[in-house]
Amino acid sequence: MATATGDDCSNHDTEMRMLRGELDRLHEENCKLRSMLDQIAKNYNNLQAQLLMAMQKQAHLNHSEQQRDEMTSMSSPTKSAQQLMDLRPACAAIDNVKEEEKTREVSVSPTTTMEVMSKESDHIHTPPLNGTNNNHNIEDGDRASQSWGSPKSPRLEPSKGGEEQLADMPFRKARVSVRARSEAPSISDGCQWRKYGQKMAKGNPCPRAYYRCTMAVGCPVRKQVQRCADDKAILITTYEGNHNHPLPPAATAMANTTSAAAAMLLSGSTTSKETLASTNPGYFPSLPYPSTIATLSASAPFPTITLDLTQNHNPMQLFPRPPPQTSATFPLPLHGYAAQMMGQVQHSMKLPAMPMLQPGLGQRHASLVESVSAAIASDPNFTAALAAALSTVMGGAPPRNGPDGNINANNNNSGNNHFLPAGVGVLPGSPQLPQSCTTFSTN
DNA sequence: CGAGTTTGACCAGCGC
DNA sequence: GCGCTGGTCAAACTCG
Repeated sequence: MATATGDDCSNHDTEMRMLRGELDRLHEENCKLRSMLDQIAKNYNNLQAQLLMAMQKQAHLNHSEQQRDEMTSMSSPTKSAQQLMDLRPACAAIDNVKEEEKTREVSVSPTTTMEVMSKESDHIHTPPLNGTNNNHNIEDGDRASQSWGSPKSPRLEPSKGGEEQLADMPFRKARVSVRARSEAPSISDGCQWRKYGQKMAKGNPCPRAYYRCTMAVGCPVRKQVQRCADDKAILITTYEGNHNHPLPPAATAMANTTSAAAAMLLSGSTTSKETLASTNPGYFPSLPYPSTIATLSASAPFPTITLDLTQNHNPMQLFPRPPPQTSATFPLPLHGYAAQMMGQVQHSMKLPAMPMLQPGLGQRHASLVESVSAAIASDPNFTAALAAALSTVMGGAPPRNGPDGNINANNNNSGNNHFLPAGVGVLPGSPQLPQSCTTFSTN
């Protein structure tokens, strides 16, 4: 009996020792991760400050230029037109473009990818901010391709193998849906699509077409195209999946925006329902037009963000039409979309309106991403979600908020963050964060 | 002939 | 359990 008790004691001792060792190891790991997080926080703060400064500077510049233009517009029509280009979002341009809009057939073809974030803590680092398409295909292991996020998506393509069979968090998948007026049956967005099915959907006389990205073998991105039942001139395109290949430049801008939107959507779906519109009233000036473009819906089984480009105040109308020689493919001025997207959300949160800063065409991509990024970054819900996600990744470690209460992260998605350049982290710990990329082009 | 489309069949989830 | 529905497959077909 006594020996048995002694054996039990020694067993307990060894067990305790092992557990303690394990605890130490975990503690050490936790410290490492914490330091990494601190570093990320620093980077994020720096980048956010830079972004804020740049935006304020730009806003100030635009404002002063606009005032100057008002004083001199009578004598300098040429310059006025030029400024119209520079100040693309200016409301003054609305009327011009509206007329054009009536006769123009806007073929909108977004390409959206939703990225599933890796849950591995190894991926919580600051990835290179090259902002290229290469970021699409870094994480092969956790790509979301579960057939439109539907809970039922048992069959995966053979080429995908097991790498995409992570359906452990079905509710975390997001779609980006785009409504746009288009007579074209199909859309061109810089990506190549192959139709693999068509079905009659309930409640809609128009069939729904299923497309798969064929730009790369095994690319999991899919899209559904369907005409609106109410207005057949409206084409509804829904995207899901993540491109595992570089995207053409034309497909990047919208990609960035909708990626951010989708990220926002997911973060919002996991956080409170606070309204953020007044969070940073000075930070984000109000929009020159109502915010009814984008809606978020977290209705089951997956959250969906809808960009409604069919509204009269379509931001496209705010901008002069691009010159014909460049109209083959161009990214939409998504400042407006992003702003509206942030402005109106059906679901749970509102983001501050975006500044309508529109530098030159060449800078459009960057600035639009910045705008979306800024909105997301300024969103406490987003940061809360980020914190929660981080804590999840850290194995339950409490989220370490920055001095301002925001969790700070800087592109922690290990290479998939092509859409969130500076300062705006993708939910690093969010196991399935959508990375979307949408491009628009005229046909 | 290869690539893309069409279309009916199949499968799985969900609600009743 | 059964029917409905959405999503996918794959053979047949079309087109350049």
